Amino acid sequence: MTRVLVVDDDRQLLRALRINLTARGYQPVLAADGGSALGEFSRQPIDLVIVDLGLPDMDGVEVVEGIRGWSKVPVIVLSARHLEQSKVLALDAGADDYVTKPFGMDELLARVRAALRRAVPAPESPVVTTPAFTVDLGARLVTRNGAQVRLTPTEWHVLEVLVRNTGRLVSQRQLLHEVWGPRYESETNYLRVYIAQLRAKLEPDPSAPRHLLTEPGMGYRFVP
Amino acid sequence: MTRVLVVDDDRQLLRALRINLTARGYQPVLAADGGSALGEFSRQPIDLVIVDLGLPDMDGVEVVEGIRGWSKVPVIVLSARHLEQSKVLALDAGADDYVTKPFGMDELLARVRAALRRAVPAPESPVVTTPAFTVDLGARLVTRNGAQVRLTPTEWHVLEVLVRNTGRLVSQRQLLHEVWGPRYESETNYLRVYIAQLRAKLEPDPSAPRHLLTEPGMGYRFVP
DNA sequence: GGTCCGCGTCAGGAAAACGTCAGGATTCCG
DNA sequence: CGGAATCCTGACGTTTTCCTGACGCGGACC
Repeated sequence: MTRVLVVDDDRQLLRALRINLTARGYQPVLAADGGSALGEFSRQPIDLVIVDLGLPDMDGVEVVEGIRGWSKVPVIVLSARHLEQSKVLALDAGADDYVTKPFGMDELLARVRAALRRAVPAPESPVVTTPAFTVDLGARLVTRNGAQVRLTPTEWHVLEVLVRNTGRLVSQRQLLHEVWGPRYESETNYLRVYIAQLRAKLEPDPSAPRHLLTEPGMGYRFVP
Repeated sequence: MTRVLVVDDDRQLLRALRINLTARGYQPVLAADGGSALGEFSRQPIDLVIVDLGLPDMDGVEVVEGIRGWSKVPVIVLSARHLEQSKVLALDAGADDYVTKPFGMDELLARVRAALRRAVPAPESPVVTTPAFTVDLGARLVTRNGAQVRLTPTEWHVLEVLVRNTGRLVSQRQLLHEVWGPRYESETNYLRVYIAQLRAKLEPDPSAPRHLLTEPGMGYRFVP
């Protein structure tokens, strides 16, 4: 089912969107502030985000930037402001669409449909297959020998970065930045631990990896 | 250059868009009605379409449908109408975005950037090919006979500097500066060792190099 | 013909990077 | 409040890489 994350501090609007989204077959995930929104987003796969620019703890643009940092999920921005500048900022931050309050529910739902329709072909091949295992980037699912493999959030995050750069070398710094944050530069022991765990769960022979390769001194590389 | 097809019957608006798009580095292609728009679209490759819903010869939604029939190019719809229903129709017809007149040029350009960013997900990395091997600078990948060649960080660094200066002579000093640092001037034995290792891994006949050439007394040169 | 200089080759030890493991801290959830 | 899952951290042995010196070869020059 398509999961839609709705971020707004207006309880009444949240309730209205929950009802309408549920009626159209979506699964709404609700958050009242930016912090819990980013938490929900990292916790479960989200297919689309609707975010209000006016939030109690942070600006909605920051939420957009926080999401765009590691995902290409479509984002629709809501705002009561009529200032054109805020539209530009939000769109340049990575938002896909912009709706000014007050808006009609039909229009918002149409924009939701449009955004989801665009998003489907966007990941050109959301499923990456190797002889040993399969990674479904959209569903955040890894299967091996037909059985689902259970990954922790950090393990998945590391694997996701590598798979999104299939065949390309990913430097330790890039991995640390994308998974742990920009303040991490030299904690390469983190990588060693999690790469080892991924190999233990995915590689046929973890001591002789065939898909999660180490390039000593440079980084790691995923090859199908 | 990115080609943007603009379809509108308002000469003044067409002129404004032509100027602004040109200023931002796009190549505008102008059409005043739906028929000539579809003609231009079939005549040359178009990267993005901006179409007004109010056209003299046909409805803009028909233009969108006509384009969507055989292309996935991003489409932004313009309209002076405030009717919500028309937005729904246009978006469901396949439009990617919708802007209501009057609009600010900054907002429209921001939406253009957003649409193009969505449409171009995979920037290709520069690849240099020789009869013996290929170097993918973006992926940090070297292939020979279809198999990946493993390079150490220093080997890769030396090769990268040479390949980025394909055909040009790179002095020993420049190589030492770029790979080992500005304090290295005369340690040419480093170069001899690593050039030899690169030849052993890449050249068909390492004793008679064809791509990593020595210029005695000067430096080294890479030729495809 | 002899000498000198630059280049290619090889091998071995020092240093850095990596894989592995286990224990403790933290968070999450009932 | 307790248990489980996850994350972080440090230590140790192993692998890889880097530097270094020695030697041979060939051309330039005297």
